Amino acid sequence: MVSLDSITLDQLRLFVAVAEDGSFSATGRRLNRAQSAVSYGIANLEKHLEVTVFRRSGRSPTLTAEGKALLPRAREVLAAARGLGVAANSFSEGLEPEVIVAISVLCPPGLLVSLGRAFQERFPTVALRIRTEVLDAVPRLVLEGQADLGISEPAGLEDARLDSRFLTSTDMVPVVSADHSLARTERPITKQALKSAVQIVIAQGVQGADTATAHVYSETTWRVPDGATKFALIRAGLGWGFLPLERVGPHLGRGKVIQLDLADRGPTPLCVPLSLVTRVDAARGPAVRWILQELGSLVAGADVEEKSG
Amino acid sequence: MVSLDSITLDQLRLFVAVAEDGSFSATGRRLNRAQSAVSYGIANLEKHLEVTVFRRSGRSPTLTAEGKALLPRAREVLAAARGLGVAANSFSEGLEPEVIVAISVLCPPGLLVSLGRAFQERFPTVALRIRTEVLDAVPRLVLEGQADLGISEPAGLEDARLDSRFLTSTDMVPVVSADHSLARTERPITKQALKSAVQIVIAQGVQGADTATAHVYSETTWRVPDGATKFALIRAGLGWGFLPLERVGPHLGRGKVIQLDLADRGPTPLCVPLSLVTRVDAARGPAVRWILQELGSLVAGADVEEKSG
DNA sequence: GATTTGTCATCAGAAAAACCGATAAAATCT
DNA sequence: AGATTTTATCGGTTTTTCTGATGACAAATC
Repeated sequence: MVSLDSITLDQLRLFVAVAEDGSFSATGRRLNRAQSAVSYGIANLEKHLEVTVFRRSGRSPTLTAEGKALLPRAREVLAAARGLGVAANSFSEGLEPEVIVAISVLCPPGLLVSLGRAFQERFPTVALRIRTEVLDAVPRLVLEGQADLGISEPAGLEDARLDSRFLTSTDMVPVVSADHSLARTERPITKQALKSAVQIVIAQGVQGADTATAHVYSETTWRVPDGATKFALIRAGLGWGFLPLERVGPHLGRGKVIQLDLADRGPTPLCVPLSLVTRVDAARGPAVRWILQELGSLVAGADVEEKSG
Repeated sequence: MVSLDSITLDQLRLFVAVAEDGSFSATGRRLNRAQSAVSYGIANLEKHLEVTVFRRSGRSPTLTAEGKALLPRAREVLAAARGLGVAANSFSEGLEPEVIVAISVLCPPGLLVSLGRAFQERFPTVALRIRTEVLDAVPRLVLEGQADLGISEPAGLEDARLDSRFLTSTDMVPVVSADHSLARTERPITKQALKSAVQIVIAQGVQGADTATAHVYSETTWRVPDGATKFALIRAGLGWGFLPLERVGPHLGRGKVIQLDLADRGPTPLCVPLSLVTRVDAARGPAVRWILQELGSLVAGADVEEKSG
């Protein structure tokens, strides 16, 4: 039985080096080792593998059929080891192994896509974890150190240990399905009319009670965990709710979903500012610093586009 | 800089083992090594990687964020090494690293597909090389040891060092494009009429002159390297030639390609027997033995299917 | 055909490493 | 608080690896 446990990365490196050089001595010279060391290493590899990988008849060693078949596998092992080394090296230089970003459910997904794409290219070894949260849950996670940075609604940003700066804003519009009774009532819709309707609200937390909510007008609320579910329920005519304009925009024109015209309220749609929030005292690694900078320029770029387009 | 060259497969094994056990001592016990050896190994890994992978505060070591990120990469390296070990083990037990099969161009491709599929599943580490050859080139390759076994036409099987047994047979039919002048001449077509036409013949070898040919009736022949080219030329109306019935069968009914009715010849279509040929004195590894057996049963199965269907 | 050159295997000794057992400090459990 | 378990560390031993020298062998050169 092949004793896989005794083979060494160094032996595999020797193996591919000799296969490339076609000579034990040449490899020894190249790697600054005695020829006997190379010979010894290859012999050990062959002993543990129980396979002769080089044919020694003749001046220079040539790969046997087995060696030829084993060579790409050895390269594979070394490539994996190299990957490990690259990651370890970047970590040793202070790069974070993981960045956790807490984002508000209101955050436009397009921004995340652009960010994620650029991030993956720039930091291939860093895992990016994105948590979507509601309201003040985002600053709380940042405060507790459970997230490295957040994209947050205004709620909960007052803490002195938090550093926040305006990033962008989303328009939230109240919508219902065209089948819903609210769609047939006269406009503008009063608070009274809303009270008896079912409002779909995003709320996380196990019981739903522990999460704060804002802009709740109806007495009966259904709490769903994410925006996709909320949209689905609203589209199915089970209730009304606020949704990002970016999300419902394409659907508004088609007649299936319509925008509500609320009375007793300020401007419609509701414009919610989103801020980039970090802890003032947190040690920021390169990846977090890069994200902070990149998010700024991404939004600036989008603004320019909007203005020029 | 991380000294990737000094890390060891054994250290990586230790790393994942400790990560799984959650304890240096437990890993030591499991792997029959002193606890100090495990501690030493992990310390060395961390030294070379320049990354702390375990947090030692507390009773049992826990993975750091870096360790958590590095763990799957370590597993990847070990998996690749295991793959190498499995391949080496099979080779050390006599399995061939590569099997070369020389097949006649007349060999039905369906047979190869079935064989290849089963072979890949049974011998995932064995490379299969298939060479298609004409006439007596197949037995010659087997004789010269350049192929482990062959599927050959009758030509060249007379050598005493070759062992051949009947496998199956293909029907070869003479065909031309419907646009070709031969398609418009009266049937049956005489040898005289064929003489002036262009016959498409498969012939390998650099000059074409060194390859033997059989069933050549025309004075002008075009030599092409493979069946696909031959079929393409015939379909384009550039000449006539023999093609396996299996290949042209579906095309015969559509009117684009028609079968020739040759006079002065035996039965049409021409039935060519294909034999399995090996060297009597060659050392047959497990993979070759398996192919020999499998080919027999594949053909038997096909026969049964034909008879029952 | 003899010589030269270059290559690999092997050996002894030296150097490095890995390992064990014991011990001490620290954390957890009872 | 005491018992237990766990990890880090140290000295000594064993194992592995490396070097440099030597001899055998093949290819190239004369």
